[in-house]
Amino acid sequence: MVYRKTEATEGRKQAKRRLFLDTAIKLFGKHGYLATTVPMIVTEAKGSTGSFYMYFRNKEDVFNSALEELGQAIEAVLTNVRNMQPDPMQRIAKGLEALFLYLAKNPEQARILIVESSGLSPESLQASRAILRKQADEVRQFLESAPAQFDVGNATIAARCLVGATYEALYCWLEEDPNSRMPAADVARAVARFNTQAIRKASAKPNRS
Amino acid sequence: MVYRKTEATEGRKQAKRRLFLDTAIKLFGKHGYLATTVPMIVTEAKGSTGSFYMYFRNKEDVFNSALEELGQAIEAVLTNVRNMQPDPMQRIAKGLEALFLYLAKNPEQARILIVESSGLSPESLQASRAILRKQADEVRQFLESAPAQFDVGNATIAARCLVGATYEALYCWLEEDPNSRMPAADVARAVARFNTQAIRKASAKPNRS
Amino acid sequence: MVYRKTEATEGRKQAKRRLFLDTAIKLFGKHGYLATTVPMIVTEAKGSTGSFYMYFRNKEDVFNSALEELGQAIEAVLTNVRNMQPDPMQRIAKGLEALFLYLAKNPEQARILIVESSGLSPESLQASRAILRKQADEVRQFLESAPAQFDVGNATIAARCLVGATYEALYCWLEEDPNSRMPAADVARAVARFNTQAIRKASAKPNRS
Amino acid sequence: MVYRKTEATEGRKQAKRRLFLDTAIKLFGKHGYLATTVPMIVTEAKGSTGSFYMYFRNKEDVFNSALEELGQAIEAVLTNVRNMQPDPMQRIAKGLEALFLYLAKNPEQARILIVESSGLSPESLQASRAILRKQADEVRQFLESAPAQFDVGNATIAARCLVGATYEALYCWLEEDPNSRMPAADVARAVARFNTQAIRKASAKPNRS
DNA sequence: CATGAATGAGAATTCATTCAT
DNA sequence: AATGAATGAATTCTCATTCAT
Repeated sequence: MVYRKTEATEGRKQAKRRLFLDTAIKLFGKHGYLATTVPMIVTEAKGSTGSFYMYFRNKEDVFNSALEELGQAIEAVLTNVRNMQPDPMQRIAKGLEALFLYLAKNPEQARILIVESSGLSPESLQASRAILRKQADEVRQFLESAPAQFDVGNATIAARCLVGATYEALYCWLEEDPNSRMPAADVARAVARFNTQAIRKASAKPNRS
Repeated sequence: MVYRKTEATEGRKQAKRRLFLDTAIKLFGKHGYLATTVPMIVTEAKGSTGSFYMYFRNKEDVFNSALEELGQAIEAVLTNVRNMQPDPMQRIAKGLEALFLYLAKNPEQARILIVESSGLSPESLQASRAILRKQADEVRQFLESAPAQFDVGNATIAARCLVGATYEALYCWLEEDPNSRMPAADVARAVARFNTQAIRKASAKPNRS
Repeated sequence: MVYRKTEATEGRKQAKRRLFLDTAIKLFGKHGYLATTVPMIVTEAKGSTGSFYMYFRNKEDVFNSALEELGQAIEAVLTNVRNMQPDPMQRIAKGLEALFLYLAKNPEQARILIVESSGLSPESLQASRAILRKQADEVRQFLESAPAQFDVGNATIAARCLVGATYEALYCWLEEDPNSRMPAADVARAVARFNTQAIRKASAKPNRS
Repeated sequence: MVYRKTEATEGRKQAKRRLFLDTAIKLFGKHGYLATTVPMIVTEAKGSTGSFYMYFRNKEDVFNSALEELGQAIEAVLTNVRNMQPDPMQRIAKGLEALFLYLAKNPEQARILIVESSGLSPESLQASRAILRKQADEVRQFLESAPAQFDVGNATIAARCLVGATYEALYCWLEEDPNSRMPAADVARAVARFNTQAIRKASAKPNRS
């Protein structure tokens, strides 16, 4: 009982790690990778330098951890939508809408993808871009898999446009005053509508919203 | 002889300033603001630190100068299109297309807007975002000014989507291998098509390209 | 049952201390004092930091313990030879030979004396040098005690030379590939021969080996 | 005249470099590589951190510079003796004597070779040991080149002993109080005598000193 | 007693900016 | 004006030691 590694200890350890990670995510999202310093993270999380380096190998390690977590979360969101929407057009529209909503609810993680990347090692930079690229790639595959349903000249570029439109709308919304801006759900719907129109066939019935 | 000498000196001065500025733009675009160091700029431009600080108050000053220049250039591009396209839809489509082409031709400047801005003072950061915001704002005003022509639920958000789609397509294109990627003009057209479809009325005739 | 438990505990305690000490000796010998960290010792010995500080006041304390042990061991080796060799010349030759062999068999301890000592407090530094100095001093006393037997100009310096020659030969041998280097005994004999010649009277019969 | 790179400037630069280097040599010799910190060097040399890194790539770079200089100096000393002493025995004796005297006059540099090595990168470590090894190697070659002149069982080991004897005598002498210790020349002669006897043929006439 | 998380001082190194020449 | 050496604050990271559990 005296020196057994208790679950309590383990739990506290994980809690500390989470605290550092969340703080880091917040700061990375706010200031970018380079402008966020370890002392900043440590101070904000009310920890110590040494403690920080117990949980992460180095500054880049926290960033990678945040990235990994985010990648998985987005993956989960999209998988979820994919399984529930049989209609191709709905699938894309709802997918990007769900993505928007998820990131709107986790603005700090979202900002990590949006704000910046420079200063990272090539590997982390790739990991960061890969998350966005993967989304665009899935959209592209989807557009190409059902060409009869969509009216896009170049699926690759259309996919990038879809993703870009979504993220820019998100970014602008995040910049707005949380007290006076539109509800996230409304923005998400408007974005979905924009995207849907952009790829629907001209003969398709106009979106009703 | 005195004033001639002064003229020549003045000319050389400006040339030097330009050299520093161009070098800085290149490096800022490549590495981001923080990862670009004054020594880097100075070395690349074959100048000296002291010289650099003769032309610019500090590091942020060069960045602001680059930003200002870029803002004006984009302004000019868009004004030009505006004056030449009477048709509302064409005006927007051609405007974003022209913007895409201009930035594709000046990738280093483009990257300044895209890559990163963190580490800047809040003012410069605003200036950076302001350039994109201004574009979105003009698009929005335009969409709102001719509501009969367009089918957008929310003009503000649609405007942001248009801009976002354009920039993301640009960014991805810039990342690609210059030797094997599509010609800029083709991408610009595809992006314009995407954007046009997104805001056209359902009854509108499909784009022919 | 109570005292038995205590005994066992005591035994385990000492075993743990030994383990830490041996590990520390190995690492100090390999990397030097400063480059060996407490975490390194603790990890290698599969113990914990707290445990380490139960047995040693601090890092320097382990080093001192190692030094003390080594001093005693060398003392024992030399005393042993001294008692067995009546002939003065043989006594010195065999003494250094035995020393060489002992250290060759305990290379990790040997390296502590040779490799490094910097970073230690002045006291420990002195303790380290004292071991070598003591050996030189004994040799000197011996040379001086039987001046008729030896041909040395200055006993103090000759003593230092004897010790230095022995240790350098040892160091070089330790650096060599254990698989292909000469047997320790052969080197020890060669060193002894060198030293013997250096102090023998010119008329003395040449060493036969 | 205004901004020409003058020799005065260049001279001052070199002087500053020298100052840093000499200070570093002194401190490395006194405390060893790891225990000498850049702040220590900088403070002692009344310079600034940034200034230090103008002249040296990093801490190891100063050490390497010191090592290189020392290696060349020793080389010069030995070459000089080699050219002046035709007699084999004299050549070795005088060589080590000159080496002793040179190092005795440059005790700080000498200590760099003696005191320590740990913490260095493998390359620097090799460079450091190489200086000593080279001396031993030259001695060895020499002993082997004139086997009729010398009475050594194993030239390699004898060479190491010669070098070790010399350095240990030097080290001890350096540790002594500069005000009361023997003159360097006397010690050098005593060491030379020791070494000479160790390798002379038994029939050789005893050294007269 | 044992454990290992936590602390924070201190090391190496970089870089924006100034200033003597 | 031009130069580039000098400065020192700031950054990343390590490690001896302590202390709550």
